[in-house]
Amino acid sequence: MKDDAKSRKAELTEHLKVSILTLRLQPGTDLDEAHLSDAFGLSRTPLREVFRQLAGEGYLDLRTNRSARVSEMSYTTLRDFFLAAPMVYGAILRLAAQNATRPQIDALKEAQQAFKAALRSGSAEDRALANNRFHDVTGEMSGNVYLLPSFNRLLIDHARIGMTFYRPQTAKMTENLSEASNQHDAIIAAIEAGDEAAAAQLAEDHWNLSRDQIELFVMPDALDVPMGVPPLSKPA
Amino acid sequence: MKDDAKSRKAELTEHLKVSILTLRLQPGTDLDEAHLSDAFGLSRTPLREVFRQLAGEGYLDLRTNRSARVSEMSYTTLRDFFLAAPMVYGAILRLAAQNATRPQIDALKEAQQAFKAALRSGSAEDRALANNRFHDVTGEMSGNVYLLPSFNRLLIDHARIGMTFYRPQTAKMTENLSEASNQHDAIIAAIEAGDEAAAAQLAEDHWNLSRDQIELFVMPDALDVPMGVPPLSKPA
DNA sequence: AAAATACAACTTGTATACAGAAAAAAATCG
DNA sequence: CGATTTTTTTCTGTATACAAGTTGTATTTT
Repeated sequence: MKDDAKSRKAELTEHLKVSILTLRLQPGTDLDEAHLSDAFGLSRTPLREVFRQLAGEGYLDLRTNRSARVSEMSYTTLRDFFLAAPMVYGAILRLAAQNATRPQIDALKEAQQAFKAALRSGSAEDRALANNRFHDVTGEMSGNVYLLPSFNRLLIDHARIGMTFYRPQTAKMTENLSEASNQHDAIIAAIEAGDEAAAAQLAEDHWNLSRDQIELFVMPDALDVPMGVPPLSKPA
Repeated sequence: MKDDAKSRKAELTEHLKVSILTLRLQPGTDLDEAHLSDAFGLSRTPLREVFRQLAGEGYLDLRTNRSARVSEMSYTTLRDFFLAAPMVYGAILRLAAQNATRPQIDALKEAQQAFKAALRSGSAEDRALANNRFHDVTGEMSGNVYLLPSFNRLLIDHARIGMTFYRPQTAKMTENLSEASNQHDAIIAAIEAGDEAAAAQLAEDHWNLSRDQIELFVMPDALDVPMGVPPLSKPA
């Protein structure tokens, strides 16, 4: 095969995405161009193009004359996440119910099968990735080029946040994951029926479940007062 | 000055953005790497990096082994635009009212001054760019990394759609533009007061005005039935 | 001994040269 | 004369070499 370079580029892209989503590459990690180009048999030129692409999608941050860095996740961005996610998720699922095609629905069912398998016998990474894949397909279904950039950006950090609570294995957590799986099934049904109201409601439910999990694990009480902050800072 | 290359890169980026926003480069236009790298004194390597960046932001489409192309605007994307814009604009202005800083408010006032000046004595391009700049600042104010990608994507096509109705000079259109300017002033006031409810309401009003304009000029009646389409296509 | 500066090693950014693919043009065949 | 295949040309993608910038270290100076 002579599309070596092209496939290696795709491999690199996929490798970086997965590594970032699963926190194997933690937020803030510096990426070494020389090392990566060596490891993937690519010269630095195409590698840097991949960097730019991933930066555009929100996986990486680029700083001039400094190494590329896995995008950070601060408490500020977490707050932004909580504000944006419910709205965008709702809109995406509503549109998915409107526009989904047969092959897309099949793809969604496949993704859900993989998710269930990961719940039974997979690692935390497997679960996060399978869940990410499921929601990624709903994004494709919506097909709205204006919403997708934000949706995909949200999915990145949702996977990363999720990794922190896919890890600890308490009984309640397993229960919640099984509930999430049930919601996925309901989402599929709503989309297949073209029932956008149901899809929107399920998006809210699914988000609330996820939100509860996140609050339990990564948020002590810092964001319990999210709305009453002073609106603007006056210097001097 | 020895940051020649860096500044030329920024110049090229800005040139392409402006050209695309003002429709001087029309949707679907092919970009010639050799010509552009020649014109801006850059080699193809940094030029292609700029292409990738702009593609990530939604200005360009990249196809492998084919020239970069100014992103298309079909009637499909127009429909998506109408679905996404009101929601995202509302959220952005609401957040802007919450989070705007003093310097940002000053920047917004400056942008509004420039917009007014463009209304008085500027070209259609000047108006579209000034309006784009105004809303761009509101995006900065919101500071939400998850909403900004979609918001900025919307602003691109909003400017391009706007160019089509900033051109014809009817009396009613001038009136509407002046109304838009008034709304800008009200938006500034709401943001400065930190009144997020007012900001959200103004976003809706401002959008409705813009929507009326757009419908008048570019939409005959194709999108008057936006919600009742068949939800999914079943082959065979 | 601490701080500052100069130097060296390394990393990022750009240019050029080359390889491969698509498009255009020319030639051959029906 | 038209259609199709082959050749040529043009443009995209990649690699390598080089320039510029950054960081760490060592030496010098106070």
